[in-house]
Amino acid sequence: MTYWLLKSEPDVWSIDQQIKAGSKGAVWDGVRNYQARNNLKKMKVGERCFFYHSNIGKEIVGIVEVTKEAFPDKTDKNNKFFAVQVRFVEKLEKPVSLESIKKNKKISHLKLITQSRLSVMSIDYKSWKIIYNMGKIK
DNA sequence: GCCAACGTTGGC
DNA sequence: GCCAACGTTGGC
Repeated sequence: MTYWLLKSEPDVWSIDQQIKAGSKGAVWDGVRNYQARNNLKKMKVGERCFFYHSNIGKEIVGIVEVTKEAFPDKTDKNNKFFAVQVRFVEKLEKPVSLESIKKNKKISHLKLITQSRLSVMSIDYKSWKIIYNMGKIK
């Protein structure tokens, strides 16, 4: 079981749109980075991902779950990239901001901080739990 | 809106 | 295969 973090600009695709997509979920496409693609391909049905709002908000707002493993991204003409499908699981009671992740030494090693341009990354379980708990405290 | 960091492209 | 030029992402 691997845990993940997915980045999206809420302008383009937000957690609320993800909620509206319902239990079948929605295609997560548009990834045009090889490292992110390689991560996408490793994702398995049932695995959970943090949903991060980049640019606007800069915070982890909720959790989604993989419902379909990597398949060719239809929006990519060259057929080089892949997409997955995810469905909404829950919103964090309190979004966990990039700032608070940076401040917490236990999780400041995350690629979210050290490799800010990567849009799909794995999260070790320890860090997952820390962030999850941060999101539970109102 | 700017720009640093990083990834990709293409000429050689 | 190197690397300069260019494009994109995302924090600020």
